Amino acid sequence: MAISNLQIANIFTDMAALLEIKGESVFKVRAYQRAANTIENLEDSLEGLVRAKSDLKQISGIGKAINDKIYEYIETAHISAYERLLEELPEGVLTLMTVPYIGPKTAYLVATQLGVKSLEELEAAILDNRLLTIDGIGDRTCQIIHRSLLEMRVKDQRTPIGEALPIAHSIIDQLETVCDDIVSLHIAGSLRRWEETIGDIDIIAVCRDPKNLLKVFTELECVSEILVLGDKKSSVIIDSGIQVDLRIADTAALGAMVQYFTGSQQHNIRLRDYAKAKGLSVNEYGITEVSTGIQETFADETALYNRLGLRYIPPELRLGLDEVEWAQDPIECELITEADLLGDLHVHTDWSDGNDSTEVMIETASDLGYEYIAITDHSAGLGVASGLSVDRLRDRLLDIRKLQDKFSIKIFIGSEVDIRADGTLDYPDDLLDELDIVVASVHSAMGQHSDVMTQRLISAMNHQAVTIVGHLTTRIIGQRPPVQCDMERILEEAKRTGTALEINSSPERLDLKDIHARLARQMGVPLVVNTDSHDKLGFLQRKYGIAVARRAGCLTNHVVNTMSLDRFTSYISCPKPDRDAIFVSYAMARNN
DNA sequence: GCCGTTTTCGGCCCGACTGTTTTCAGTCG
Repeated sequence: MAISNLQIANIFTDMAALLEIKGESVFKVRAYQRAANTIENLEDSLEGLVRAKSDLKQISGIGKAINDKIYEYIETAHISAYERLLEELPEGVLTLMTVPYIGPKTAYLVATQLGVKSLEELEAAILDNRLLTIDGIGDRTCQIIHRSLLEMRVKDQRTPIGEALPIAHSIIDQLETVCDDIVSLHIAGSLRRWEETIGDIDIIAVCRDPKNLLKVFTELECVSEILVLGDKKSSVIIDSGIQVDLRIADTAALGAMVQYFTGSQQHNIRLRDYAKAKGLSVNEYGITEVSTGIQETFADETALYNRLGLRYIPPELRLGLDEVEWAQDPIECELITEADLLGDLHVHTDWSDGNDSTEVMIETASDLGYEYIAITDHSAGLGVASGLSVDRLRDRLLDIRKLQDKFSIKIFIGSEVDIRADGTLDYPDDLLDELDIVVASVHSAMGQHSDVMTQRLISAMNHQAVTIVGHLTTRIIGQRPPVQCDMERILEEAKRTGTALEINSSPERLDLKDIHARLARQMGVPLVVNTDSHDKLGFLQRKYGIAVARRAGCLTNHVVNTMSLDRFTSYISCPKPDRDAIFVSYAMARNN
């Protein structure tokens, strides 16, 4: 069984917690946390690196000790130091620490003094008041822990971005309605970094009457519980179970506040570390020259980063990895934006499982300023989605060709063709040849063994007619796990065959995910940002796909559907695999 | 445990809020 980077990252996260409970140096704890963060965001598989006998110490944040532990785990499936820690410390401490407001100290006391090992036992201890016997825990803390525990049962800890973003905008609208003194409101935190799931919603406010705003915030109708109400911040839980934090900032110092609360925490640690080496200290109010104690404030983030000798770092890249080094390079490079997209190559209509007519979908794409669109209804095999039979698709070709006369936007005729369990496609070759665009996707037999699934996807990519592989891992965030496959081999094969890979913008999919898209970009694999729209509102979801591309570090030239119509037409007209040369020359031209 | 424009040793981001308190530890981000 393959060992994933996430498994290893989770062990180091646990080790950090255990070391913290044990009372080890906070710096040692932080070293393990940092290593876990790095590993979680690493594109290459550690298992592959170890099998190739690579020196992991080349990776920033991994030194000799952690290098050796990774080797030990991949070679023996154990880390003895980790197992010793687990034996040394009372059973259940890690479980207890998963409850908000139970940190290492509390977890240790509860486990040792009360013998609590599970969340069920914790609840029992709360209900019969034994928790109150722990030093430092009073009525209020006990209540908050109890609520957190109940909350954990009904809800995953993190909320998909597609749910969180509309909620954040709704809260901002409500605040602007009920409070006249607001100067501006800003989304920060993981939401601004466009993480695929969100821990809590962070909002920063500039307001003429902060005290009143914080009070009004806690009194919004959607607020179900007030966690914190201070002079500078307030935290509440809203009815959907999400925590929302509101922070107050001054206009003149807004840049530092937004920077700080956008995070990530690891990014801020790296940034402050970097600043410190220059004799500067960064906090959420500004930058202080350590030698003089004089603080400068910044109205916007760009000024703050520039003061440190860095380019502006887009929030999507603030992962606590190598972005600070990246920003020292003086050459500006703009990440891709929504406005760069000139076409959408994966769109459904009411001919299959879409809700809007072909005309409406084309009109909407045209209104967005696109130069081209591909209509790609499902193939026959997908019965549940009213996939088109061979005959219906042939009718469809005639139908769409007629429509072209009514629109100036170029309409490509395509299909989202099922990749069958054996890797063959769901339409005969002669019909596929008639299509301009083929998005090949897996919709069935998702539980196949990794080797079988990898071969299945590779077979599809080797088909001359396949333009794009759609939502490659088929995951639904929080609901359906990704298929098992050898991502590196698939990316190599995509490059070799001249097959583009989709970043599916649907917020429940976001597939490819950011780290795979980043690896694809690094390997020179052509990427496409599609919405997979099933109605006209679906096009608006492109912002989520663009966010994934940005998190992957994509510039315009890494994404095929930013090509002009002429160039794109020559791209798809060119037979595979020679087509890749057109993509490469596009990438080079844009880079210059 | 990691790391080096001050360093192979001695540093390591920084602040808000709360509870149970009388000056601060714990937790969070």
